[in-house]
Amino acid sequence: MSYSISEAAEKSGISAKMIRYYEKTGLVPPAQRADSGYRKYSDKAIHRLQFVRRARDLGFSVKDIEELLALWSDQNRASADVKKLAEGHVHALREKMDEIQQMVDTLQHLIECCHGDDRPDCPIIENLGHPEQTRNSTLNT
Amino acid sequence: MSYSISEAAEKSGISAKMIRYYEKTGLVPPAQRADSGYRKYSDKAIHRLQFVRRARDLGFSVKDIEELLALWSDQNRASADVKKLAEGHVHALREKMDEIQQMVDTLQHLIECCHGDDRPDCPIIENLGHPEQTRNSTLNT
DNA sequence: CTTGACCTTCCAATCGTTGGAAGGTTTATG
DNA sequence: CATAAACCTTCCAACGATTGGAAGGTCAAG
Repeated sequence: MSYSISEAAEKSGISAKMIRYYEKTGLVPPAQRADSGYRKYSDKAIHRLQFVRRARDLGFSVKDIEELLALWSDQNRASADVKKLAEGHVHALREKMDEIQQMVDTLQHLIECCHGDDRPDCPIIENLGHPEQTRNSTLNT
Repeated sequence: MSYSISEAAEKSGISAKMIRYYEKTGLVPPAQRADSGYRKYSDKAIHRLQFVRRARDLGFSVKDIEELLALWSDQNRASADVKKLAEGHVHALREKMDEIQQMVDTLQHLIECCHGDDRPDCPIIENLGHPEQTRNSTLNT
């Protein structure tokens, strides 16, 4: 059996647009073609797309996925290689999380300081203008 | 006093490239020009850039920053407006964090399951190929 | 006067994804 | 059979924020 690109899209969860893009950039090999020129996808090809999809869901970059695909099809890979790649990715994700967490902490503090009514004085805006200054001012009405 | 673009860059923490870009896209008003055609920045203009920088550090999009700048220069703004904007942003940040957290959790689990030696069997790769299946396999050596 | 450090504009690339236009194919229906 | 809808193809552009480079003008010190 073989499937059209839209069927492959549905089965893999990757849009047809992106499947073509991945093909063009070499992440997946060129699809077979029907006489009409339409792309055809085997179960194996679709499986590969599903792998890609899953890896993207886990936040791997396309570059990482290239490596993962190579490891996937390498029967003799060392699991240590995969693990190292995954650990590097987790590390990067954790760093991004920490960054965001810091932003959230700062903003949450400012939000709590802001009475949020129709008066103009606002610690949030003040902090943006003068970062050092504004620290805490929950105490006035 | 007035400053060159590289001085403004240094004082604001925004690269000269980005200052020009922000000007082109209208986030900051066109800088004054010297006879030579060089951009000149007043203290006020630099202050504005610092505001932008601070907002970007807190993860606000350029679009958000436009609004923040408008609120900043509006003496009659309601603090509620600023607060609402900030809350929306925090909400978006939290969602992004949750996404990443999920990725980290899944990956961390897989990493712990992977013995990470020179043998080929690797739960991480297996999970990418067959998401449902691989769940836990810490028990074999 | 030359050199080097600045400045200018313009155009391209990044990353992953989406959108559209212009045109060919297949399928179903009148 | 004709036609319309639903596909498919390629190509080109945009998003958002940032960086890079090329080609050329200006300024300051030596």
